[in-house]
Amino acid sequence: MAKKIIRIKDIAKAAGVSIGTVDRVLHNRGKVSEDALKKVTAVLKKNEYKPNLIARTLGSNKAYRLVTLLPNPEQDPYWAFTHKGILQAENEWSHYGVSIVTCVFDLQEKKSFEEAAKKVLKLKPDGILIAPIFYKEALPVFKTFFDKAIPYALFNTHIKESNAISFIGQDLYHSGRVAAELICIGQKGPGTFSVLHVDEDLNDSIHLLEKEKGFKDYVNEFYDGHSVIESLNRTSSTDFSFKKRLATLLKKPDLKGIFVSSSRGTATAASFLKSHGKNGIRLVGYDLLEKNVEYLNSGVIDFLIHQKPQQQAFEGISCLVNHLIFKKSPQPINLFPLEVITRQNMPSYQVESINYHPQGTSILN
Amino acid sequence: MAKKIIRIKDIAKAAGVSIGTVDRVLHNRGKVSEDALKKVTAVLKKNEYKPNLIARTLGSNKAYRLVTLLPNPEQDPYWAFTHKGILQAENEWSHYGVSIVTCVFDLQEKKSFEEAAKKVLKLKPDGILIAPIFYKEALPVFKTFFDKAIPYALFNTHIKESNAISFIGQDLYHSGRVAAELICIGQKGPGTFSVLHVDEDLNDSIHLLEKEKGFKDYVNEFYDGHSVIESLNRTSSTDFSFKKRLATLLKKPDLKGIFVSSSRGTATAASFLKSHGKNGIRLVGYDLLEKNVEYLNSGVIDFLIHQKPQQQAFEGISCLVNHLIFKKSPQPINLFPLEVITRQNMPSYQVESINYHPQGTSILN
DNA sequence: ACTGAAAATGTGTGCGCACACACTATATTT
DNA sequence: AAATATAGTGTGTGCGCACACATTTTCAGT
Repeated sequence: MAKKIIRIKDIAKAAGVSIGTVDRVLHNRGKVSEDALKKVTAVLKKNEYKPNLIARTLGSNKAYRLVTLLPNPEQDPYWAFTHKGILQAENEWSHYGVSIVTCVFDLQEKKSFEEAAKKVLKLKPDGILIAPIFYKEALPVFKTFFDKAIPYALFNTHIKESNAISFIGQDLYHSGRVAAELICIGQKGPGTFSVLHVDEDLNDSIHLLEKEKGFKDYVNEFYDGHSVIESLNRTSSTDFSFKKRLATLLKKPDLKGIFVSSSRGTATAASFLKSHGKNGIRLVGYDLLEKNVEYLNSGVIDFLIHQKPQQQAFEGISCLVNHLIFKKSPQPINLFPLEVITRQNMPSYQVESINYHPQGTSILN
Repeated sequence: MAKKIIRIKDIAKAAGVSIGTVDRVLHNRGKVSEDALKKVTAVLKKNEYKPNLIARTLGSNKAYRLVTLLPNPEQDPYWAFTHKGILQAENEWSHYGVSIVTCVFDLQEKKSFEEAAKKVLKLKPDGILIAPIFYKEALPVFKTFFDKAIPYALFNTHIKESNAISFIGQDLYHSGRVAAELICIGQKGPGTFSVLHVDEDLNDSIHLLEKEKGFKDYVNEFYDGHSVIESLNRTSSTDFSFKKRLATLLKKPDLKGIFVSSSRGTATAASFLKSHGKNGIRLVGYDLLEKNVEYLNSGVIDFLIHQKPQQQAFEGISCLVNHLIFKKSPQPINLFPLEVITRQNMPSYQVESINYHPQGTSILN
């Protein structure tokens, strides 16, 4: 027996009032006598009314304008995937009157972030998805959003004091730990390990330092043998000293593995390692970028940690949609699993991305 | 500018006919003059009409009865997860008038499968999700479903000649390959590898042999050193010869790793390995069952391959719902990624399962 | 040319909800 | 006592679609 679904009409009948009164109670629009209120709430409690979210959206026909404030997808394949997820989400939710405007900024330019933020505000959005890459610059932006009562969700970088409705991302500390674990598997004896940050201004990249911390902690806790951990940082593609320092590193006979802290740098590191000769040096990086997949296939890269940018972006938008349209309070922190990609399971992930079923149906109920 | 959505009404106006005529064209219910048909299809092509799936379900109020034919969840934690996913799916789709009846069978009893199949038929289901564990017994069952024109989706075990609308599962051959890869990481020299099948009648378990094949192929292709692969099979918990054979295996000094082909057997193997002493023997098994997680944490198990039973079950039901309610033809083969679980990334998966957002929103296109 | 069936087309209703609006009953003011 | 305000309540409409049903048109058979 399928328990039948309770509608407003049913509540009204049971409480001996009209639909309108029930409606007023449900949305507490006031103008209800104490007597009626009591009756309705009593029935409501007994029956666990769940509004039919589908019917709810039907009549309204409101247009929701969401705006994203993310790094330029043309600048970085990681953000290109993110953008793909945004488009997918737009397609998914367009039925509900959702449209998405994309505002982009330059990963290297704090100014462009601030300018993009201004643009966002001008668009008078109903909700915002923001990647607050630049901590200091992001704070005042949050404030203006907050003051204007525009809900915003955080993406990629978690800033606790942001007042955002939700954070969508990964646990970066544990991401580093996973990387370390993968590098350490089956290795022993004295070893040098390296963390590579490529093309990032570390001052603004707390998130990369989180990864590094996790990496170091794991090695120190678990590595079976004496270990040295070296952190290398390439500030830009024209940073020549980096090449030298890397060459020195690669010459170390006990170099066991290299961890690249970002998806972008992964292929760069791989190309260096390839030309130098792999020599059993384990390489772990991020994401299924085209180049990375090639290097994984050819054995230069050993593992990739999948950050699922596309799916994360989809989730980010869905979170806003749930909040705005379905009035569902999102979970404040939505952490994606740290998925390990190897040569052998990689194809199974690529199929997935083609048939990608975005997560998030459970807007309902 | 949000491009406005085209409704039936718009089509009708543009084609100079009534809504009813457009409706007949869309659902080709016939009774349309050639002239009208031409006009409507022309407009239809120009405007790329997408029905509003939400509105579509509103009026109908039909009840859909789905039935599952799966192994008893009380018998096996893997199938308990599956069952959880079914319940989740029911909750998710109940708004659309979907109810799910669960028919279970005994994993060890072919007869019970046949009996359960009869029960399923008696329920006059609108759709069926079936795990055709027993190949030979499943074939006639498929035939009766097919003859009665009841759509059914396959779960877990793929049978090409089943005429099912979809298969939801994993690529088992590659699953074995991934397991082998994980066992081989960082190992060299002459090595013995073992595949353990626990409590399965191999005659009926083509799927386990698929995994074994993948495992063997990988080792033969890639292992750096002479390799021997031994396959061990415990037919039941009272199979005493197994214990002996396993003891012999564990004594081999060059034993590098053990691959357990099912989630159920994983903890069993782990307990043996623990009492024997790990000695660097790598252990790979399946799924985040409670015991397995413990063994993974304590270092007895090195890797788990996550089959995501819960999510898969959800997908299975969603597939039927899409087919029945939303008239969307499902992809014939829906392969889940082969997710690698380690000690370090395991917590990130457990959070996921709590906040699980089932995949499948994309009923809306 | 006229009837009657069949073919083609159009109209109306309900799905569950939100929201505007109309209405009633009581209290307050003039 | 009549006019007016106001709290409380009920009714009606539309959202986009499916489907039943009403209506019109066509055309064969007389």
